[in-house]
Amino acid sequence: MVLHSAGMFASVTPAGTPGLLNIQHSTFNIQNLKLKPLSGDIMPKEGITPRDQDYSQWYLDIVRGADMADYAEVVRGCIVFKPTGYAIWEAMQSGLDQRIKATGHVNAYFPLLIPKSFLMKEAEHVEGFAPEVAEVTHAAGEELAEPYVIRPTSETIIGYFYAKWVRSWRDLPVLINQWANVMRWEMRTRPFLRTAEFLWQEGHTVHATEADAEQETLMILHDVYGDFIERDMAVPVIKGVKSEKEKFAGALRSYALEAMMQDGRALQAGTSHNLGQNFAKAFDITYTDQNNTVQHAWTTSWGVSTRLIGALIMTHSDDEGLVLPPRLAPTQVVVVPIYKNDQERSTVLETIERLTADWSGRLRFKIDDRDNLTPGYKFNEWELKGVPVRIEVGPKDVQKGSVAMARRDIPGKEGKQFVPQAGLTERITELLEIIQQGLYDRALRFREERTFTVSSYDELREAVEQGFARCYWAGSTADEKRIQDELKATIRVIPLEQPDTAGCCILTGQETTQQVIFARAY
RNA sequence: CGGGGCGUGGCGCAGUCUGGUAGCGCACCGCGUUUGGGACGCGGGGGUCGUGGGUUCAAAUCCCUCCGCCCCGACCA
Repeated sequence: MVLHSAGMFASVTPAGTPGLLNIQHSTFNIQNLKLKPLSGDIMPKEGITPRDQDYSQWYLDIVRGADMADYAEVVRGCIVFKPTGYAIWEAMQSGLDQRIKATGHVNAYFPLLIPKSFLMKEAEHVEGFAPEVAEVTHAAGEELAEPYVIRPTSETIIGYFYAKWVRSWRDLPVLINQWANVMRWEMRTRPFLRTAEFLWQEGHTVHATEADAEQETLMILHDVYGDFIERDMAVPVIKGVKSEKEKFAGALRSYALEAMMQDGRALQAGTSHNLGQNFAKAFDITYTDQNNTVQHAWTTSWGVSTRLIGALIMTHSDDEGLVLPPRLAPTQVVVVPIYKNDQERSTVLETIERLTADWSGRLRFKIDDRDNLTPGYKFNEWELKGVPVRIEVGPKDVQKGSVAMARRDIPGKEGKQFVPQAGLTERITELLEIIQQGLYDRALRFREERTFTVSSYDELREAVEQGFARCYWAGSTADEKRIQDELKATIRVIPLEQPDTAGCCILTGQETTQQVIFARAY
């Protein structure tokens, strides 16, 4: 798929011709086909492949259609974050940064380049990351004595400095976060979900005891990530522990938040790792305790990335385009004026001026007064871009003291109503809250409908075709690998919430109290 | 790394089989009419056909080389 401008018909499905799909590479000429309205007022979006036809293509169409990103083309596997996409990341950064600081952390910044030897110091870590690092071998025309790697993550270089900075128990804990870019030379990339270079935050902390490190890891999981993703992104998550097979390379234990996408696959939305003393030992991060004994410290690391943008798209959006939750939407309300002549134009714009007078600081809004486009065109464009609420003001509204108010989460006539101009600001504010909550509820309902408790291998096989499978598990890493080979599903998470009763492992039949979630993952 | 596809104005494509004046739609520019769910008319501008080599009177088209990008799979946030 090549990104193309929004006006194109390339992979569109003409209404009522389901047989002629995926025309992108076919010679069938659809350029002269006029799209017909489906029912009443909603048209199939040009250039958006319906979800049930090709979910993966739909995702790429949304990214392009909403103008969030462009392929970097000249740099393999990278994307350009266009202003619309970057604005969403900025909103995410703001929500996360607030929470990170509210829980006692501070921001700092470490180098992009890491001496290659650093990566080699922690055995599991090397094995995990070596295959996907990019190296810098030359600079200023000279070959370097020791190559650098472009950070795939910063545990090693930060560990080096922490070893220098930490001397006493009084220096602990160290609670630092970094906003940065990292690079992992992945085989297969997709905009936001997996790109060779991505943006993220990575927290790196040092503690005196195992209990302190564990508490930090869990606090990030709940109070920072869980709170942000569920409240601001309106994406419900299952929190839990990663299996041995899925944990971070070099961690003692990894916690994760898993979300379900609209095709039933799991997406890891964030991770929080208790690194034990592994990195402290590899980098010699030690402190002298109250009894004058030198101890290895305990460290943690945790991160979320621009992948969250992918999660946001795949949780809420529909065949009409992007759907953004109001709290993260860079533009929450768009106002579209409607008029036939200059005289109407000026009265309509005056009305809009008056209506929006008290919006600054309360609502993030845009007035779309472009003169060369029809209202219908604008409606479609803002729908595609996911703006939560649209206000239309025309000559009739000026007369009647009304406006048309349309909500993005319910596309078409059904979500549009005429409301009085009086009290509009409060009404919109209220509606934004309703939409925010509605998106969360809808996503949660979807996940629950697609989560199956299974007790046999056959049921497991069927369940992972649809969504999440919850089952008892006492198998080994090898067993998990076998299931991955056979069903393409892995243990996404061992939920924190576990049943009181025991049951039989789905594979070995052994009795256990541990339940896990199996799913296919992004 | 395996499988597939594609490189031709900004975007999407046709033209390649069968060599002979580079074309279409959208976008863009100008003027006019339009504007409550993707407007229309008229007039314009814009392309060393991915790279390098070869064959030929003549190459987007035939032959060889290289490069890049996208999609699907195994690996991964």
